[in-house]
Amino acid sequence: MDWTNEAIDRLRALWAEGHSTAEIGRRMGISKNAVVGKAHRLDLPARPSPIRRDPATPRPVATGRRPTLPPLRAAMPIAAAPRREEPKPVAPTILALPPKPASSVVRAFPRVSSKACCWPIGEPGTKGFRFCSEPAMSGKPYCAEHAALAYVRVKDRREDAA
DNA sequence: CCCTGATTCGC
DNA sequence: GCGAATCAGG
Repeated sequence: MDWTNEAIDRLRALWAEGHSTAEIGRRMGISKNAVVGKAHRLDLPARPSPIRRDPATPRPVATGRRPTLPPLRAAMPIAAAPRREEPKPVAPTILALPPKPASSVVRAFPRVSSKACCWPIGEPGTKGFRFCSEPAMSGKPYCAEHAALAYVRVKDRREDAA
C-alpha cells in the first residue's frame, strides 16, 4: 500500500465516520490489517476493542508474524559438532509410549474397503466431513437408511410437478 | 465459524 | 513503516 496523503486522508475520513476496519479496508481495496495497522501508526482514536489484553500476560507465543522459514542449508552436516557430554535430563526421560488406541478411536476409521455405507455426512472438505460407514446393503453402496434417500422410485415422482 | 480491533515483529 | 499472522472477544 502506497500511503499517499490522499490515502491517509481517506483512511482518516472513513475512520472518523466510524466504519469498521474491514469495511474501510474493503472500500480502499486493502486488508483490514493494513487499515488497523496504519490507523494505529497514525494514532487515530482507538475503537472500542472487543478484546481485553492482560498486560501481565506474557506474550502467548511470539505473536505476530510467523517465524521465518529456517534457512535452507546446502547440506546438514551428518555428524555435526560432536558433543563432549550428553545433556543430563533433569527428570527421568519418559519416552513416549505409543498410546493404545481406544476402541472408539478405532471405530472412527471406517473400513472403506468393503461394505460400508458411503453416504456423505457433512460438508466435503471440512473438518467434520465423513462417510456414514454403517454396514451397507448388499449390492448397494449405502446402508438401508441412506439407500432409502438415495434411490427414489421414479414411479413416485409427479409428472405435473411445477 | 462468522465477525471485530489490537498487537507483534519479519520484512 | 508496513501489514500478515495471530490473539482475543462477540
